Amino acid sequence: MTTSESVEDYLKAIYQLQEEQAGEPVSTTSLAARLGVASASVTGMLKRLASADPCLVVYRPYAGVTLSPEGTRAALEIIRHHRLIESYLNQVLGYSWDEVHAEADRLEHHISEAMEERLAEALGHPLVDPHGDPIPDREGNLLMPETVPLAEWPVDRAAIVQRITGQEPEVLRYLAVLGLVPGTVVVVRGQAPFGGPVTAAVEGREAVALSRELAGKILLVPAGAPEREDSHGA
Amino acid sequence: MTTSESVEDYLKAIYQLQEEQAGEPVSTTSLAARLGVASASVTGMLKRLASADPCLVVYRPYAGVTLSPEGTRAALEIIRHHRLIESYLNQVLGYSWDEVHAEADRLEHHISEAMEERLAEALGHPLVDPHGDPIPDREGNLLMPETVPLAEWPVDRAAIVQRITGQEPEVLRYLAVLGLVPGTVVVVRGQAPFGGPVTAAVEGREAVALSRELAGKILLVPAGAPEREDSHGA
DNA sequence: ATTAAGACTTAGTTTGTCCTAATTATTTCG
DNA sequence: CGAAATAATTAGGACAAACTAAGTCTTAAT
Repeated sequence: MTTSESVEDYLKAIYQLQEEQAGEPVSTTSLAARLGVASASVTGMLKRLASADPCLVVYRPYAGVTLSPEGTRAALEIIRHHRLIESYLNQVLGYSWDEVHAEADRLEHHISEAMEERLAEALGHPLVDPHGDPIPDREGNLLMPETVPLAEWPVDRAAIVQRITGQEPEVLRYLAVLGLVPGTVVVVRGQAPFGGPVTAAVEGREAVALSRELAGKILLVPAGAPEREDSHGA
Repeated sequence: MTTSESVEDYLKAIYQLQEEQAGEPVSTTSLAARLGVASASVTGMLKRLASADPCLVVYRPYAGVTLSPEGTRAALEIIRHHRLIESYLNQVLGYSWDEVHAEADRLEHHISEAMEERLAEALGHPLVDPHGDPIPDREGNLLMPETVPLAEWPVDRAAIVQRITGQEPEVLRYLAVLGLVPGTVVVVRGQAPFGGPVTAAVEGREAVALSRELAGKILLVPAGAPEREDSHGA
């Protein structure tokens, strides 16, 4: 199996969907949607991945797909590349945090192990990227703190933004304007009923109202937990 | 025409062969050799490039190929990427000058215009890369000083190494050991007859003997010409 | 228990890039 | 000049990765 760019994209997507679904097998359709590809193409690729040597996925027709240990290793390698590149672009080359994803998505497939190592070194072996996503180490271990979405955080208890899920630049730019970036202290003021907006106050600012959907993408840890510092501006 | 990675490689190779041959049309065979591909594949690709819209090359069967203005523009764009990446890896990420080529060869196809600009900025818009190769600006202009190969330089007249052609890491490592890197002052001591070795002295070192072939890859300008400084070590 | 809707797969094509083998064009030299 | 050597092209195919269209499986509602 030539572990091509396409193969790497599939493995990464399967890993991430599996993660979002607590380890459940990933459906053909959700993979197709994630990759922007017809589902027939996904079926074809899954068959190839499953019959590769070494086998990269466990694929049961009509029942979804999961990564094999080999596939997981390969996926984490790509994710490490991606997140190191994001961190480097943000911290050294002055990209804002909404710009890094697209560039990293292309470069992740093309850097050598030597470059991976130099980037990690230049950054002091960071544990998270600019969005708070954990960066696997070379063995594939990653630190995944217990987090709670802002949408479900108890009222009036201080929290620190740990991580933002999703990479849409517009959303990220808006959150940066509000100061809702990893490391910030926030307090939830209240949740309107029937799926209404959540009100939250960022340290030293007016409270703002967030849609439930957006509030679900902001993952929090209790204030007092390990601090983080990053640059998310332009 | 989807200007794919492959197409970019062809255009770059045509540009470089044309340059080495003083603008002569490039033969199918030399292209095939340069790209490590069968000549039948080259013929096929040239036909595609010639009938693309806009046309990228001027191709006359059995008579070779040259770049169209559009093709030249595209080739210089890739070469700019390549040389900026090489410079950045060498000067910022601590690569030695023999390591940069392979990495740049992959990355050149995948960086955005935004990244190109940030690299150029971080480096202070350099005019040459670690091998002394000129870096085109965004409009495709490049500064190409008049150079003479060390093999043909007059005896006992001081010169400055301007540029090293060829990217074989072993050769580059050897030249770095000798101190034969861009910016160094050298004096040619003598040329043995019948294509024998050339003897040259690097400032403050013992004279060394170089094969004609190697001495042909070291391009010189008269001492007193514009200085250059770079880091070529590990 | 049946059936319609939706999810999934199969089959057949397309595009891009490469290959080998066979053929044709050009050049060189006895 | 014509034959041998060299260079280039055509022909025919392979493979990866995508697509569309058509058919099959699953599920869940009646």
